[in-house]
Amino acid sequence: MPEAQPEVKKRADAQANYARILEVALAALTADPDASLNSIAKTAGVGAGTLYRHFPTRDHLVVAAYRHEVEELVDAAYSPWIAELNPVAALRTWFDRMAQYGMTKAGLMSALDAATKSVPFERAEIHGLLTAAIAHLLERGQQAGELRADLTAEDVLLAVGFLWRLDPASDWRPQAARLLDLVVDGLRAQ
Amino acid sequence: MPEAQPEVKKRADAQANYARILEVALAALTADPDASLNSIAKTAGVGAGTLYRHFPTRDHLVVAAYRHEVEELVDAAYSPWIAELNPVAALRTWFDRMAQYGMTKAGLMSALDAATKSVPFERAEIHGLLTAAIAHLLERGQQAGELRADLTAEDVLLAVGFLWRLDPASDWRPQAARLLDLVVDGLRAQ
DNA sequence: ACCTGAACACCGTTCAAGT
DNA sequence: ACCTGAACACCGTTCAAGT
Repeated sequence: MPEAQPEVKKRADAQANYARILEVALAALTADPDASLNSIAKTAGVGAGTLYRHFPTRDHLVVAAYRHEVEELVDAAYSPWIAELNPVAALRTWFDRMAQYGMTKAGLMSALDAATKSVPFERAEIHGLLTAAIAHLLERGQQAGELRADLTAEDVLLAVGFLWRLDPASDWRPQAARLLDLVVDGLRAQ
Repeated sequence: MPEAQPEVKKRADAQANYARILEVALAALTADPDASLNSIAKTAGVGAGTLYRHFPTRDHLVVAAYRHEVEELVDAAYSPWIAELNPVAALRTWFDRMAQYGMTKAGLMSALDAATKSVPFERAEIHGLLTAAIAHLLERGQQAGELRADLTAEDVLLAVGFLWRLDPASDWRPQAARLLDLVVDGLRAQ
């Protein structure tokens, strides 16, 4: 159950800028995942240097902008209404939620996409959050003997990576359902 | 069984430039999938405009540069030694080959990656080639009653998309094997 | 017909100068 | 401490001028 680390005290204007950049970045990246950092800085009314001071790389900004969404998704894996479901249904339901998030936030898809690659530093944060959530759901099913024990959370994250390669403009739901059925079925013991 | 379309007669220097750009692009993109077009033009000894005359977009160049590799992969799907295998083994063996290609050519991975997204124009070409090859292997198994009939070639392409999100620097083979087992198992009838 | 390469608008990133 | 915004090196792309 990941928790936001205690914020270091910053000067008031720095805090306000940080918040404003994040707010603008979320909107801009949702509209266009390739939005330029300069344009985000300009829209936020700060100098380019200020953006770089707070977010040394593009990844830092993307990760921070979608932290909320990712945390919501991750928290859902530990929620009581997920715990009530049997392990297989819990996993499947959580993946459905994952698809929803990915399809409504274009920029979030980039972040999740990067999360399936094993790259250093910031991207690893989302990767870690997601694999921890998957591991939690996976272990429940493995202990109950309902899910295969020879697959890791990383394996599963890769296997459902198709979720953010679907076309949001298309009728993606039936395709997502077919493929999730295939994967979740493959995760069953025996 | 896709075939290269008959080349339109071009001036000799244009043909030579075309070939040289492609040669340089293959090497450059393999080394770094984000290699700049200007740097490729410079290395090829042509002006930037010449590169754009032959390849109006980056996608055109990437697709053309890896045409050979993709065609080799696609042709393998129709090869006699694949035809000798039972349908499930044929599919699995072909996916193994796909992983090999993806892991040794960084730029090819970008092209394949784009191929799983339904984007217009040039990228659709690789998508079409790959889905045709998959459809061929799929239909053999479906007619033999060994593979599920409710999945399309597009579904399968998405399902194995993890192959080009593996980390070439890591020990990816066991992970690819685990996940391919999972998918191919899910494709089996019943 | 085709090529060159300077030019344009833009990008990410840095850093002196300000408060 | 933190911010600004001009500056730098680079990118993709265009297009007048050449052959």
